[in-house]
Amino acid sequence: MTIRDDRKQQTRQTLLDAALKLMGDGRSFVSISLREVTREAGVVPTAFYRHFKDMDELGLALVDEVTLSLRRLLREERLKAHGAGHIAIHSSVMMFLLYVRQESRYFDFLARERLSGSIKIREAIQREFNHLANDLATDFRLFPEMQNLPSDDLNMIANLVVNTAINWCGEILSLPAEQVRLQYELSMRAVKQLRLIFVGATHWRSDQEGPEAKAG
Amino acid sequence: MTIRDDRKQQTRQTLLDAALKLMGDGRSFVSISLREVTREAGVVPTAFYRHFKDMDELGLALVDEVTLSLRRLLREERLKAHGAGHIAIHSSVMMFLLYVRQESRYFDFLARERLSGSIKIREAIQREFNHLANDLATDFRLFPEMQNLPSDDLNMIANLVVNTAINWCGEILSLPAEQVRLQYELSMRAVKQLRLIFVGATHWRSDQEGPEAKAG
DNA sequence: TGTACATCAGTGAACGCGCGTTCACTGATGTAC
DNA sequence: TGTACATCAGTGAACGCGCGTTCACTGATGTAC
Repeated sequence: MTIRDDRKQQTRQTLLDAALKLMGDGRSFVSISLREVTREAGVVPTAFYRHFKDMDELGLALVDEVTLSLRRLLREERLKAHGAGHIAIHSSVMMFLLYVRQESRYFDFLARERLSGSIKIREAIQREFNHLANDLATDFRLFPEMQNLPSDDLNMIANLVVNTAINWCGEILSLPAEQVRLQYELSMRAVKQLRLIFVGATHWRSDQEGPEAKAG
Repeated sequence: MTIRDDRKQQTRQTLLDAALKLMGDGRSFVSISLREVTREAGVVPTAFYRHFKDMDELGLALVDEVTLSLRRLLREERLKAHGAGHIAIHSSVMMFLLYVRQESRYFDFLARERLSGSIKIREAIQREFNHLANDLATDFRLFPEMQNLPSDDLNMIANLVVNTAINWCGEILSLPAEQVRLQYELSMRAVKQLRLIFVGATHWRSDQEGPEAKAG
């Protein structure tokens, strides 16, 4: 790596950071202009083209950066769970949501652009989430209550968990930073929701017709 | 209602429809310009101001229109469920997803702008979803298995159901219209997910510490 | 090691374009008598 | 009912602005000898 390459990487990173920062006030990626990014990054607009073909390419690079960081976190958690021999739902959820707030720019980006980014960006994020769900389904096999379920059902449950977690992100990030109380309540609700899903999974029989919830 | 008022309402509706149509190809609301809307609607840009202060106001009007239609659907379903004395999960989910595809512009708008619209639009949509969750929590009281749960827990479960349903919308609308097979599989998964949540709810005890899922 | 040339990240001027918004207007519709 | 004036939804020209992109450039860094 030469000095020149080094500096180029730095500028590239500055551009990525600038884009994330501009999204900080609730703006979506598509509403941010190339010139804004370069202005925030402190370079001239034309310098942008030394690093990305257009904003879409920068967006895809953001997806890469963000999901890489997410994978790292989840790998650590996975190792912890394997070591302990079980998933501590309460502490896992709390830890996850703490991390979400810490790296709020990352998760804001993922939660928001998952549905509303350009097609390429949406696909990239969806691919990543499907990947996460697959990993999770595999992890489920470690639990005696679930290991006999067909993999179809494991995937269905994993998908439910991942989507639910993304919703937590969207909700917790829309709370003002100083509303600690509300954040706490939302966290408690999240813990309960994951627990409820696990209760459901424990009692799940894939061939069942019901329950049709009956009114009294 | 005079002729003039009538025609004004028509133009207003044309503007709303035009905005929704422009979002049809996966574009987000914020990326659509006032001039595009008027062009699509067949009026001159300045005519816009006879109806809305700016695009944000048009967006809020869209939220109103879309959620009104959603409420109507859910009211019908609710009446059906009360009449039958139970919720038929399978047919409810299938019916819902069919409706989602039918009115895909509406649900696309809701699912997408829920997190990425302007702050006002996001708040309006979130308020609506909270309202739906509250209604749902009330409905839960009709079920013997759930009617003794504290309302906190009912709300927690209702929130999980509503968020899960929104995720279905996002996923099913990102599938190409001709991929009937994938749509069907996604619907089946949705039915299972709602069933799993109901299984969880049926076995839910709000004071429980567990389950901590144990690895084998 | 020192020199002479090549590379290339970042610069700065310039462009054409679509944008939101203003303004004075037109002519069909509404209202008062 | 007919007339004379008021209202106001939609028009069309004009504006200044930020945008993405092009181009020729500069000067620090890299490379070959």
